[in-house]
Amino acid sequence: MVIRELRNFDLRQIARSGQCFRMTEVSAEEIQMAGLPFGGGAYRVISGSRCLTAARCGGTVAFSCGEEEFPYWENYFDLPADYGEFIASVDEDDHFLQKAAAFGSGIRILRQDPWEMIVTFILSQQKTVPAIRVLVERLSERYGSPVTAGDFSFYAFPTYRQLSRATLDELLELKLGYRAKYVFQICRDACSGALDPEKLKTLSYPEAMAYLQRFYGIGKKVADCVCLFGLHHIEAFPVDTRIRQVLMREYAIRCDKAELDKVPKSGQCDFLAEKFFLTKYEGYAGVMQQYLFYYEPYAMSR
DNA sequence: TGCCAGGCTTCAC
DNA sequence: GTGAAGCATGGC
Repeated sequence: MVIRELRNFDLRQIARSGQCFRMTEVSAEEIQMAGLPFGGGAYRVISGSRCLTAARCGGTVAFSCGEEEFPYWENYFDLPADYGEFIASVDEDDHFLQKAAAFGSGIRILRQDPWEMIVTFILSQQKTVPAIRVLVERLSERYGSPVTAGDFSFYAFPTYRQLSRATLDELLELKLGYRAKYVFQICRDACSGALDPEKLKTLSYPEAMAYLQRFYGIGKKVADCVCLFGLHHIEAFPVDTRIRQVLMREYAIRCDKAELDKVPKSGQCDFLAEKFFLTKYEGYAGVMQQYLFYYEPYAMSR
């Protein structure tokens, strides 16, 4: 077990932030079985063929791995980065973002596997977060390798070679819907080498965006999510339906109306994102995007 | 029953 | 190049 004192690190917030779909809360029994302190709840994360249980207890977080494996998870959770600095940089006049950043102050931008992010965010189209979890688990159980870690067994997310064994009919049977043909094709592209996740890792953000959008089923939003959550290009600012609602409700009114009216309707969201986030938080707008995404449902329920 | 969800492709204009 | 239609499925 590894114990670290950590600020701006909240497992519950990370699990619910919509960037990872294989992070689940574990019971008090399981926490005890893992030998972790029982304080503020614990979560299990599956990343590739690895699995970790982490629990907060006061100001510290206990990780179920040994010191030799900890560097992997330290990188996964982006622990060396100071998210307090990101939060401190929020425009003091932007009250909505101030509240959002305070509300999600324990969120981290995870460093996840690019291939897993490509497939996961192709699946995410027109789906709720719980529905995405179901599809990711289905693909893993059907095509991924079984792994046993102590008392816990799970299936790793399938590699592109494993997933390429799926026929289009099988993917349809797993209820991927119209996304089935996208997943089917992306597996062929990965096997042929047309899509090379290793090459993708070497590209800059603009290069990665252009590269990803060449593939069937990947548009701007999915490409941005892959960049943000799979390549750690934290300058990426994915605009989905939720972010669109926030921008149009909270930020359009801060614009000079004549200025906004000059922009075609279809481009107004991008205009607002550019004006209030990409320019202001150049190089790390994606962190702010996560605060907005996480806070929005709570803001609306109040 | 109808609407909506971490959208994308296709097609008409 | 722009905008609308069509696409699968599940939850509310």
